[in-house]
Amino acid sequence: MDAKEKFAGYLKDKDLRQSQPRDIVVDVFLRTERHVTTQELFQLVQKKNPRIGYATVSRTLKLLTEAGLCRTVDFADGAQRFEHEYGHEHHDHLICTRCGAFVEIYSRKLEIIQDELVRQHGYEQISHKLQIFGICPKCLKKHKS
Amino acid sequence: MDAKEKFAGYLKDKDLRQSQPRDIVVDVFLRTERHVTTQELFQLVQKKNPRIGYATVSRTLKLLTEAGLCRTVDFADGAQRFEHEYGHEHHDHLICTRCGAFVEIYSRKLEIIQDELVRQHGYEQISHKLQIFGICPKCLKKHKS
DNA sequence: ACAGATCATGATAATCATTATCATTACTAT
DNA sequence: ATAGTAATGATAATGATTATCATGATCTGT
Ligand SMILES: [Mn+2]
Ligand SMILES: [Mn+2]
Ligand SMILES: [Zn+2]
Ligand SMILES: [Zn+2]
Repeated sequence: MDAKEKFAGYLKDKDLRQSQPRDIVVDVFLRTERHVTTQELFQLVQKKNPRIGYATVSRTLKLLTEAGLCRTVDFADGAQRFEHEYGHEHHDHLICTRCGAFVEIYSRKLEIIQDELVRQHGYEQISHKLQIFGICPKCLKKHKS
Repeated sequence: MDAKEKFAGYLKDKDLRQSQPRDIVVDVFLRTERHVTTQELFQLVQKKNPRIGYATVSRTLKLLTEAGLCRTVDFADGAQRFEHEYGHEHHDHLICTRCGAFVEIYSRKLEIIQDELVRQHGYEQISHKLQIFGICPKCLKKHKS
């Protein structure tokens, strides 16, 4: 099942309608691999169809998140960002505080330790977000010269 | 060196002045162990001295952060929160998405793995934030009944 | 002690992201 | 077709954060 089918299934499940504006927003979102803000996605959508409003983009991003196609990430730059979730391995982010460059990181060990911590406290895990902030190699070079 | 001395040292170092409003904000912040928003701290400060404005609270929180007395945490509830940093062991948070209850978590192993990941990518680490979201034991009970 | 110079303050406004409202339009089912 | 319901997009409301600026406080060098 591809991402679009999954979204269609979600809409049907919730008795929501599949509409042209929604299709376009979903399409544009799935076509970019960037970690977009609502504002950024809105601008991309506008290129396809300038009639589509900001509210629809925002609402559709919420639907995408609920449908499990999308998750929010926080780069500490003031706005929520959205990235693909479905069909992508879980990962976290290592972000340069100077230029914003980031890399996606993953460690199986790290995930296991987290699960243990959650269990120890009697919680039931839903999700987690790890952001590591630092200076990227490029910015380190610049600074040293 | 206690927290207030450290802050005084920071002010001196940056050629900033020690003022009565700043002292009060710092004092109130240090006296609460809660993870406060600017708004919440402002309300606490108002009880001590209603003349102090929101802007001063906000600015002082920024200074406290730069001075290493305070760090921001994100509980995904729309506002920045501030907690003590100086004299406190580093920790992350496990947050209940239903009632907001949270516990502070720490794992030496987890920290080491993070350090490794950062090094592997040639970054220089500044800080990190891990938020785990889940359902707390209390909310789990309620839901099952 | 005095006179700039500089900094801090607090009221207010500006900015920005997110969310709510609501009249209009589009779709669905009978 | 018709009535009922959902979706849309323009706009406004909300809330957090940041910027502005006139005023007051503090410092520095004389
Ligand atoms: Mn990513
Ligand atoms: Mn804490
Ligand atoms: Zn960088
Ligand atoms: Zn709970």
